[in-house]
Amino acid sequence: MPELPEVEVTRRGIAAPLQGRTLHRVVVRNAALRWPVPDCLHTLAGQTLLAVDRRAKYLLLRFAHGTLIMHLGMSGSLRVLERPPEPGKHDHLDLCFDGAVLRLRDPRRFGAVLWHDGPDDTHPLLAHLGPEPLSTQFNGTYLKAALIARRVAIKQAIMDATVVVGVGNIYASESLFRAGIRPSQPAGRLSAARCTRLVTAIKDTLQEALRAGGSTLRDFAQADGEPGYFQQQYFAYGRAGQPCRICGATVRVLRMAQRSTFWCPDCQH
DNA sequence: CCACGCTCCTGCGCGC
DNA sequence: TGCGCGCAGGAGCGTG
Repeated sequence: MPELPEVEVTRRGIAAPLQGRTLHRVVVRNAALRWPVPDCLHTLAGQTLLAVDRRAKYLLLRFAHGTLIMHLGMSGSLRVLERPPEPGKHDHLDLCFDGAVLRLRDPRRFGAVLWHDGPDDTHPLLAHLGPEPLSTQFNGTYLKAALIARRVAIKQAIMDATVVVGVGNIYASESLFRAGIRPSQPAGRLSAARCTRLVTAIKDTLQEALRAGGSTLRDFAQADGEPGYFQQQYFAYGRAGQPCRICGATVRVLRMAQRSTFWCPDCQH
């Protein structure tokens, strides 16, 4: 499931081979993604891909007349194919550039492909996003202020994209483990020191995943390669009933806001 | 403003 | 071996 590191790895993987190339055709095989893929994408024919940016988990493909916004949802992946094989059942969209096809595969269709022709902050999906987790704007002082008066659990708060973007369910559990903070702690009660600790943990967790993902980047150029996902040694996520890697206590799981949450009762308070 | 629960969808793992 | 069920999850959106 693409979280922010995977999306950033994807961004780099598609930017390198496609930037500067001209799009000559858009093929939509299934427009029924999270929102209908708009018909106006066909007007992209003839335009050059100027850059590929990222905001939160949205990929932003820049063209002269606007931005193609893509979200990979739960199961989306993008591949650059120089010799594209016959599309599979879940290959919903091709952006055909000269010399390579950018193909979107998304079995669960939680993803999105949209078009926007104004500044980023005028798009409803992008307008109210919090800071990027790896930016200097995301720091302990900011987080402390953002959490004041929030009575939800800290885990839910850091997964709220108006607080900080890019922290999904896996890295929420991992970051809280590293920070030694129990996921159920009320967000507004975290001390400034613990906010700073949590910010550091989030940055470390995401950066480590990013580094690990970067090593498989070259796979994007291969017709039969796996997308650039990576394995990570999780401390907490998915380890319910197993011994904590640090202290040996049994890792627990609980449901918070319909999401599995993993934590160590001895390491996290 | 804040919090919560619902929703979309398919693949997978499990029990029988 | 096969079938059917329940779960997993990002994040927008409607409701209270």
